[in-house]
Amino acid sequence: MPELPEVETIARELREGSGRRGPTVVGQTITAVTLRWPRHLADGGPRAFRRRIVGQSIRGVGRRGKYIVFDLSRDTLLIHLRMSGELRVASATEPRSPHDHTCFCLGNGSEMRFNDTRKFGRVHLVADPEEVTGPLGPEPLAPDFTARKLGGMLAARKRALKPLLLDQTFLAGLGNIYTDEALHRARLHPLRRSDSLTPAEVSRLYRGIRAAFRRGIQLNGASLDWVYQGGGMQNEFRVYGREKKPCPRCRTLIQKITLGQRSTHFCPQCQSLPGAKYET
DNA sequence: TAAAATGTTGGGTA
DNA sequence: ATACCCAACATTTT
Repeated sequence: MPELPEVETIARELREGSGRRGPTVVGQTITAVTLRWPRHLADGGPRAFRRRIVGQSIRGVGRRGKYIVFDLSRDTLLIHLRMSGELRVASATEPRSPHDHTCFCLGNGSEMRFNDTRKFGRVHLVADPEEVTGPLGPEPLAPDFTARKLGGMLAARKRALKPLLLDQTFLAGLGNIYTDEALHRARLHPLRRSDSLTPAEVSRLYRGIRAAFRRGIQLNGASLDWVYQGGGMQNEFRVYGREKKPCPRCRTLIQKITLGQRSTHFCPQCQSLPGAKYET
C-alpha cells in the first residue's frame, strides 16, 4: 500500500505518538513477539528471531525508502509494508484483528501490530541496516540529492521513465501513484527514454518528484480503499485513478494504459511523447 | 467470474 | 551487464 509519504507518516506517528497510530514506541522494550505468519520474517525462523529481539529496546524510528527502520539497542529492525501492511500500537488487552500477523509486545503493556492482509510484507532483523537498505537508490528528499545528480543517473540508463522510476535501486520511495503524479507535474510521458531528457526536463522531473512527495507528507499520505486511513493526498491526485477525467492543467481527458504490468495514468496533451504526438 | 489493487523478486530471454 | 516480460506471492473488492 504505502509509498514514501505514507511510510514517512507512519514512522513519524510511531516515533512521536498520535491518537491514530497509538502512543510512541520509542523507549519501549520488546518483551515478546507473536508470529502467526512466520513467512513475514525475511530470514531465519521464529525461534532465532525471538531469541534475538526479545529484551532489546526501541531507541528510535525512521525511514529509508519504503522501509520503516527501528533502531534497537543492539540490532536494527526493518519492516516493509509492501501492498497491504499497516502498523498500529494498541493495548495488549484489545483483541487482535484477523490480519494482525506479527505482534511486538512492549514493556508498557501495549503491542505494536503488523497487520497485513495480503501477507506480502517483510520483517528484517539485522546488525547493520545496510544489509537491507544497501541496494536502494538515493533518498529523493535528501539535501544532497540534486537535479544535477538525477540528470547523471538518468543519462546513464536507457529505459522508459516509468519503470525506471519504480526501480528502488535507481531511486528509493516512488511507487505507482507518486510516479504517475510526479511525471504529470514534470509534463513528461511515462514512456520517455531516460537518456533523452534535456536539462530543463530533468529539472522539471526533479521538482515534480520532490513536490509530489512533499505534498504527500504534508497531507499525511493518501488513503485508499479500506487500508491506511488518515491521509488526505487522495483528494489531490492529478492523474492517478482519474482515467477519462479532465487534466487539472489543460482539461484533456486523462488516459490509462498498462506499462510494465502496472496501471499508468497520464495526460496525452501535457505529457506528449515526441514522435508520437499525433495519436489520439 | 474475471480483473485489479499503493510492491518486490526470481526466472527466462535477448 | 542491461533491458524486458512474465509469473508468483495472498487476499479482498468491484
